Amino acid sequence: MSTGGRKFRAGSGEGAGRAARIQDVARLADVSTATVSRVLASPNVVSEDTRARVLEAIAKTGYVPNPAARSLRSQKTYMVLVVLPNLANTFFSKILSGIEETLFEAGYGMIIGDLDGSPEKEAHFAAFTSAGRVDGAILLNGHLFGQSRDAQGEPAINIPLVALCEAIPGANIPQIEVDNRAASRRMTQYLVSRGHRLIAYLTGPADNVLEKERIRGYRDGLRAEGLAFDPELVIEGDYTIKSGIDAGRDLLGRSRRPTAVFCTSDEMAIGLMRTLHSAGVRVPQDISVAGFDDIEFAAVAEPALTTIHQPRRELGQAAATALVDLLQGRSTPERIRLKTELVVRDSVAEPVGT
Amino acid sequence: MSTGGRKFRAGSGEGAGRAARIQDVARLADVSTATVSRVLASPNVVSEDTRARVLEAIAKTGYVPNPAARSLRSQKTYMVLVVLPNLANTFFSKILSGIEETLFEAGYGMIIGDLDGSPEKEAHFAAFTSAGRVDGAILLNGHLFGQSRDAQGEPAINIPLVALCEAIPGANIPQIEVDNRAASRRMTQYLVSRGHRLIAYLTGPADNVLEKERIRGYRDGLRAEGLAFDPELVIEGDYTIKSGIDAGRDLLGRSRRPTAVFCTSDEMAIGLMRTLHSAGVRVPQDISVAGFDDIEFAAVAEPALTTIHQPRRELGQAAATALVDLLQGRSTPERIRLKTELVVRDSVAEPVGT
DNA sequence: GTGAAAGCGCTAACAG
DNA sequence: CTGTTAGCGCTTTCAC
Repeated sequence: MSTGGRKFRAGSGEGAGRAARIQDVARLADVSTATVSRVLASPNVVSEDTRARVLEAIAKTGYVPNPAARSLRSQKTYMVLVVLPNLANTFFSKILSGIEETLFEAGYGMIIGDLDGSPEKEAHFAAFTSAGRVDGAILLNGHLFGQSRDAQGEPAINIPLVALCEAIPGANIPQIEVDNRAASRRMTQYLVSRGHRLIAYLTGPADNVLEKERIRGYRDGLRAEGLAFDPELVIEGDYTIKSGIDAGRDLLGRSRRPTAVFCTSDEMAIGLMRTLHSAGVRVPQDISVAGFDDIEFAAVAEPALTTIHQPRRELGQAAATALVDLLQGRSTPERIRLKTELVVRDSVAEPVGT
Repeated sequence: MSTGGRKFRAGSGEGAGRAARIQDVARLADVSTATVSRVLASPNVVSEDTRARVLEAIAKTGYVPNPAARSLRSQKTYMVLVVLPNLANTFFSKILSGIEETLFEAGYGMIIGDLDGSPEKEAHFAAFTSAGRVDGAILLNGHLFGQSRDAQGEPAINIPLVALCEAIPGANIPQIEVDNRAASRRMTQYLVSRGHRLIAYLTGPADNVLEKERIRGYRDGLRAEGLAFDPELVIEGDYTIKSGIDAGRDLLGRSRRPTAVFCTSDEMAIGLMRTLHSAGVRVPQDISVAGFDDIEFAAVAEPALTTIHQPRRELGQAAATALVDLLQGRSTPERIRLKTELVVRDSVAEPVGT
């Protein structure tokens, strides 16, 4: 079946079988198309009663400007591209929601580009962007498109860009993030304050920029508390539940078992706890577990997860606001840091024998 | 700071300070603009060596067609709008990922419209759609835009539409969904087969179309097993973790407590289990809990959740495929039903005293 | 304060 | 197989 056969009819049921154009409005209001355009773009420059007449005609015809024509003429699309590494990751949904909300208010639409680990898709979105299909982009993926640069060493993309969550090293664009290093240090020190001395650290993907900040914070915390950094205690993960499960197995196989594990995502922490429980190891009685992000499920995990709260919606909003400022010729800070919060729940306790 | 001041340079570093247009390519290849256009749209209609010359010129200039111009002329945008009730809901992320993937392969971009309970936003996206900014739309929100209809009773939107997950009553558009009723019935009967007689049912939002199917399935299952439907055992929720928590409190306050609770979302089931545990009620020893959806966290919940698996990525893919078929003039089935799976894990057991 | 006119960059008839 | 021509619907000088 096809739904393509319907006749188009203007919104309020008047007019013939096609969308109203600026001409139709102009004719009805007895003005030129230029005036109609003005009423929409800069109402104050049109006399009051002309404006009223035009507005009435617009309502009557159900006129909606054709965006392609407008865009062709004005070289603006009122669209923003949001590039992210993995749409399926639940961590992003609230951030996206914050972005969408803010963009919407500013009159911009949001196009999503899911990289999904495919260089081909990345190239596509780079082309997409340089083809002028969007006015700006928010990058959550930690690097610039294809890093293609022209002879002058300037990126070929010449629209405003904003980096969100993952800083882009060497890129001269505004960055919105949380202080990963400080947050990570804070959690590490909290763990020590609860009596832990052997604290394992479950990382995100090795090449991840923000991960480097976090592990630095972990080392900061250790050092501040007079503890040595032990590479043996660092387990590599990738933020997913599955890598938490795997890390649990790794841990269970060890003879010298840490008393606490600091996971840099809640997903990993939850997966880890699961493996531990299945093996009869209790959290937090036998081993403490801490997370990072404070996703919705952290509070209802069993036990409720002690973690670092990231203001995800606010991060999205801040990035969108920064981009809109840029798009409208305003300036925006080079770096915006949002505050994290240590959320103490039940997954961390004193180690046995303390 | 502003990043707007960069000069634009064509991809490969050649040419002056502006993007190449079709004219530039035509001149360089010594053909007309029409031929360049043909090389891009229907290469086989152009002679081999002209094509080669044009392709070379395209590469040399770094030409990328201007989408606004193309769109204005051809009345196509190669964009699809995806409307959903709540972007922040993690249930949607994998579906979106499936949609994006399929759309991308077909050469379409994905614009996200998050309704977020706002009628104003809904109106916006309706206008957006009728303004021709997208070629088609996938609706996950269970109803048509603003249900504005013109004099003839036809919807004002005349582009292909596809309904995903939530059927749209009375709408004559293809529908992609799972068999909610059968799945719900199956779970109910499974619960009965494990010895349960008093099975509570935790619903989604009351006005939700798909919810009506599910509760029907629950009643089917009860009836098939010779059990009476008891409205007292129906608790109203809204798919969120929070409503699961609330339902738990409700249940704890009851004197006649059911031995099992069938929740129509995993989020609610997880929230519910949390409340139960906090009150010292064990799952599944004291009460069994079943979910719906099989989100990632279901498998690592404590206890691991028995639930109905929905093929979320496949749902997204199927909807996108159906829409693309429509957009390209092919036909598509009126209704596509994807199979669900009963996933037995640890949250359901025999009731005590059986 | 308003109108006329010139395109924005592309595609699709229509000729040849 | 290829070129010429005429717009798609809008915004924006430039006159008045």
